Amino acid sequence: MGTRTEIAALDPNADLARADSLAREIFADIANKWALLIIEFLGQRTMRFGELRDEIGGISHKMLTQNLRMLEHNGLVERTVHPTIPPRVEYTLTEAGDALRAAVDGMCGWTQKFLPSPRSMRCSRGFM
Amino acid sequence: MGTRTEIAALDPNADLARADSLAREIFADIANKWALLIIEFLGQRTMRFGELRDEIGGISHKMLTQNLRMLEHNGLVERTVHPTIPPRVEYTLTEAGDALRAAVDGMCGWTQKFLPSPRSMRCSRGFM
DNA sequence: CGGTATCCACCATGATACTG
DNA sequence: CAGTATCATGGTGGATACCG
Repeated sequence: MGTRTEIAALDPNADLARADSLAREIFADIANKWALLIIEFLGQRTMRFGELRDEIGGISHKMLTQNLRMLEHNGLVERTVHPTIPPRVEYTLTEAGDALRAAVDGMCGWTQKFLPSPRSMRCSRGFM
Repeated sequence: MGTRTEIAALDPNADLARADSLAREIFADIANKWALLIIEFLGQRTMRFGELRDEIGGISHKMLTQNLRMLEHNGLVERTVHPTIPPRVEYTLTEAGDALRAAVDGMCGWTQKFLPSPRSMRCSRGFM
């Protein structure tokens, strides 16, 4: 990453100067459309893998799995396996995940006001 | 994107059924780390191209140009050229852009509470 | 200084197939 | 139904060079 000398200048605490590195990594993780969409949809209710896939629409099996794993790893989503046959796996937002969803809702709400299109995303209620 | 027949099936109103398509495109545009970071940093103040580049840190010349163009195209950022030598180009958030920044701030605030790291991103005040 | 164009490596993504 | 693995490929993004 490039130099950011102004930071050291602004912040007397050198430790804090580059503290954002980890935050940025996670930020980069969740700052992609699938992750945000997943969080948004899971905010409605707990869902099974297949439900989530159908609701979101257009996401591949692979991407869904991958993003869910990442979100789980970052503590935003909880995964519950019911060892039945066929298997039943449910996903739900953790407290942290739900807090993030609230923030994401802000972005969705924003689209309703400012999107230069006749219609905007509908979030939290409806399918989006 | 793949077919999304399930939506038409779920929603009785065919018009609304696919209304999200444009919104999703724009959502997909801004749901990437560079766009969000740019919006966040521009929220602090109007900046020149180079300033923005330095402040954000780690963004390539190309990505910054590309994202700024996209944001301008979507009406979130305004570009002002001062035809001096050397050229001076300033970027500032539009009203819509600032509204989005407010939403993004929510995400930043979230990191302070829930990030599983000792430190979180600092936004809107400070550098992030 | 800011913008554009070109080249290229790499990774993210989708499709497919197989397992439990 | 849910997950994993593999493969091909198209796009993303970095580096570089040159223009105004």
